[in-house]
Amino acid sequence: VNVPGRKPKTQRRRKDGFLTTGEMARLSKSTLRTVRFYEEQGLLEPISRTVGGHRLFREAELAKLRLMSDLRAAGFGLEEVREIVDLKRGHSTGADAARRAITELGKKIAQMHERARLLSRLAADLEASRRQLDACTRCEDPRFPVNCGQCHVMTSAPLAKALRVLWNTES
Amino acid sequence: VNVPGRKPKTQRRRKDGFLTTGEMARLSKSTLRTVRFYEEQGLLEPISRTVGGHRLFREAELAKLRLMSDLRAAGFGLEEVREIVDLKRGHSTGADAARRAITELGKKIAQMHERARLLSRLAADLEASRRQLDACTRCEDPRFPVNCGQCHVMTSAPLAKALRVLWNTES
DNA sequence: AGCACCTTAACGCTGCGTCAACGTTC
DNA sequence: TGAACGTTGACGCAGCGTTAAGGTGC
Repeated sequence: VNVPGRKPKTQRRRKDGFLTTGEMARLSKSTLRTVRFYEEQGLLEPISRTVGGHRLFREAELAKLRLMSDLRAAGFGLEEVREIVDLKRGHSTGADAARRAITELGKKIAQMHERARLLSRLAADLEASRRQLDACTRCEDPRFPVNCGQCHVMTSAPLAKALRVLWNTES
Repeated sequence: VNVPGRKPKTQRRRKDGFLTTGEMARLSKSTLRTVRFYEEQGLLEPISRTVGGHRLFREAELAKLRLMSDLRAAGFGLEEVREIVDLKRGHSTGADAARRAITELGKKIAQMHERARLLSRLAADLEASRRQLDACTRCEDPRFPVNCGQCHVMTSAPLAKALRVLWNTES
């Protein structure tokens, strides 16, 4: 029996080794809703159900869910995720499948690099903005915020692009 | 008069220097719908309208829209975007505003670095998967796809995590 | 005059979040 | 037995995409 008021330190695993919906959610940092939704969409499949109707998943499905969550977080839509996890399907030979998968993965990887470049460029610009804002922590001009555009901080040469938007305005 | 069948090489700019909705969209790589939606949400504001009702924006609004588009592409929701572009507002002194902006920007930048790390880890794993799949382009095993899990390619030590999901399955 | 461009209004879609009401597990 | 956990609907929401029907700019 569970002792109330005392949480189990180790997650109790089922004796059959299968995972419940909640375990899938926790171990993949997603949610019950997402697991069920992905099943609805045919992206996950429980190996069976308990007599009471609870879903039971194999470990392989957890790995799949983790990959899919990462792909979603990386900015791919569910259809693209589906294409990726289905890459092996629909080919008669392994060599064919591998060749197709290699080219498709190449495209996705390229998209990720593009996104990473955008991200780091933006991050760099925001960091520059942040640094340049340091001068403003000593601002004593009572005409704030309307006159920031005339202030020497905002007019001295290479102003970060974001800062122009964030600070160099009348309002 | 415009000569039909011949597109203008240089974008015609209005004599007053203002930008139409379409120009805003094109120059920010977004869409008409997005510009209008952002106006509805109070994120953009046309300086005026033509007598016929067409919106006219200043260049500063274009810069703002570009920043907002980048922030959206970087994974921030519209509310977070709004917080960022409104950082200057609601403070009585410039020094106050700058200090708050510095700490808030710090948080956003940290989130971006986190996302970038996730992205590059996933990209690296997909690249490893892609490389390891090269061996499979020479696969001649007729038991594909059901027996990939027993193949030496999939059992030889450090298999990329994604590849385990993509290939190491029965179906 | 004619064509590219713009307008509002309205509905559609994705990817879940969030109840409610109720059943299961151990 | 009771606390934790799971089930199926059903509706809600963000952030636009996408027509439709029509007016504007030059």
